[in-house]
Amino acid sequence: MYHTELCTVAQMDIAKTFDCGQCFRFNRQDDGSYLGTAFGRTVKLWQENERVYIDAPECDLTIWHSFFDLELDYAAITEGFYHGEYMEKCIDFGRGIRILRQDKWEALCSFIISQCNNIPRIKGIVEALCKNFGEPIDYLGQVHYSFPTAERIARLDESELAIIRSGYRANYISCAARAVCSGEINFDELDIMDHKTALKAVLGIRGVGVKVANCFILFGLHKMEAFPIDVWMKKALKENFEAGFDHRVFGDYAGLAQQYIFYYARSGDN
DNA sequence: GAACAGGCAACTC
DNA sequence: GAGTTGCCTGTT
Repeated sequence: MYHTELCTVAQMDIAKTFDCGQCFRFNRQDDGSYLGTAFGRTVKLWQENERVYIDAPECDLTIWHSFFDLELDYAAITEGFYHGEYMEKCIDFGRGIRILRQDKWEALCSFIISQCNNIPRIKGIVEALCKNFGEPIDYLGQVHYSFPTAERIARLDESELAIIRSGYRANYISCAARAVCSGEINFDELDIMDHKTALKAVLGIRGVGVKVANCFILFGLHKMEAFPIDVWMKKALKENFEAGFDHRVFGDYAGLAQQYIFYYARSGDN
């Protein structure tokens, strides 16, 4: 076990970051730590003495710094948000959340799966996908699985996805994998596009609408102005902002404001 | 058993 | 372009 210091708890709250609905492969353990897999690596994170530690070698820290977006000063960004009383509450409640820089294919595929599903089921389907088509990873004598590559999924016959019980989404997963492999969707190109252009490109994938596209753009492409609106967000915006409110007032980091609002709305503490 | 779920595509007007 | 409907599956 490594005991590598990653950041301070002021920079990142691991529980909020993993449980705010942006990722599906990190799970809380009985001791309060989180165990999960990303980029083909299974890791454990925990908080201790105001610090966040990760069971990963020093040489992997670059990967995790990027994954947890630790170079960005969230406190400074938050200052730029519109500070009504409600927004203050959301920011205060969500302080410590970090918008992850997830693997792009994993994010795209996961949010396609998320449509019309709740978190436990999304997690179940994603795990089944990894178990059946990912590569095994040994972690402390336990077997975990990497997220399968788009190539692996694209090669499958769509009927082979039935085992993950994703229902009508199987066709969408298959189509997305093939779009990525054929070059019809090129992540490097999406990276350098502005939000609007990237959105238009991603909407060309069958099974990807505005909501899923914005989740992918925010959590996969890390374009922070993306502002996904699902049923929870719709309700929160309607109840707490004037009619005709335009989220663009949150500026270039609107996606972070969205995550604070979403997390607060989901908490039921309002 | 019926209704519904963190959404989308296809079809209607 | 706004509104409706079916969709796999699992849960209530």
